[in-house]
Amino acid sequence: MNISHVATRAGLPAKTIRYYEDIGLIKPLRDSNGYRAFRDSDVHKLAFLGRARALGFSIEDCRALLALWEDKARASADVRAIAEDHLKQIKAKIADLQAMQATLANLVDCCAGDNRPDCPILHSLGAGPRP
Amino acid sequence: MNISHVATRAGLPAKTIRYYEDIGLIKPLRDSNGYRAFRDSDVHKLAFLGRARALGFSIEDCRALLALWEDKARASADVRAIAEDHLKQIKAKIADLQAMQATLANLVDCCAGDNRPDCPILHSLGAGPRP
DNA sequence: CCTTGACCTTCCACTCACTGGAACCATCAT
DNA sequence: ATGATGGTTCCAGTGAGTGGAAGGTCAAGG
Repeated sequence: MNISHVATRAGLPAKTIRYYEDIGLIKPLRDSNGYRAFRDSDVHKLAFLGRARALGFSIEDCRALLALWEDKARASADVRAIAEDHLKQIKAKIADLQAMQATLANLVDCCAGDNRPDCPILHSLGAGPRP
Repeated sequence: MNISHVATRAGLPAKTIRYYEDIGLIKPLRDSNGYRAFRDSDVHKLAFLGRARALGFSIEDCRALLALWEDKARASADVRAIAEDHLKQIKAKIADLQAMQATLANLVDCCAGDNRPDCPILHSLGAGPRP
C-alpha cells in the first residue's frame, strides 16, 4: 500500500506519516523502488495514533500507549495511569483557559467598542493585577 | 535600570525581556558599557506585555495592543475587536478540551486499572471512532 | 593591585508536532 | 518524448521562549 492510500485510510497527512516513521513510531517496509510499503498493521497503528493524538496525548504518550497496545501481557493499570495523568493536565488547562475567559469576557463587556479612545481593556492591561 | 531589576519589577525573566527586545516589542537604551538601560516606560510596557500574555494573547496581538495603548487617538473598537477574537479562540479551545475530557474521563472510568490486560482505553484507541 | 563573584553581553541550539517547499526519481498514459 | 501524477530526501520555519557556553564589566575584599 502506498503512502497516499494509507493517508486516506488512516486519516493522517502523508507528511505526518513520514514524520511518524522518522521518529520511530512505525516501521513500514520498502519496495524495491524505495517506496514505503505499508502493511495492514501499519495502517492500524497509524489509525491508533490518530485517535490518541485527537485525544490530546503527546507523541511520547502515544509511543507508550502503542507499546502497551502491542504488549498482550500489559497491565491495564499502566494504560490508566497515562490516561489519568493526561486527563489531569487537560483539566488544568481548561481551568486556566476559563480564568482567562472570565477576565476577558468581563473586560470586553465593559468596553464601549466605538471610536473613542477610552478602553477598560487597555486600562486593565496597563495597570491591572496579574493573576 | 539593569535587566535583573527590571525582571523583578515587571515579573518577567531576563531572557524573556531580551527576547522581547529582539523581536522589537521594546527598545531600551544602552549604557556606554553595552548594558541595557531601561526607562520607566520600558518597565511599564513590559508589565503590560506580561499581563497581556497572561491573558493568552499572542505576541502579535500584544504588539498590536501595545501600539493601541501608545496611540492616544485610538478607537476602543480596535482594541475590542482583538479581544473578542481572542475570546472566541479561547472558547473554541475550551470546547475542544472539554470534548477530550469527556471522552477520556469516560474511558478512564471504564478501565479496571489492575494487572489484567483488558483495557477499554486501548480498545477504543484501536477501534473507536475519531471525532 | 589582584581576585572573586555577581552581573551583563551575544550567539547557538533545543523544545513540540508538524508543515511547506525544493530538488529529484518512478510510473504510466498519451 | 512528454507530461501528469505519484513517490523520495532534506532543509527550513512555526510560537514563545529556555538553556547554556564564551566572554566583558563592575564593586568589594584582601
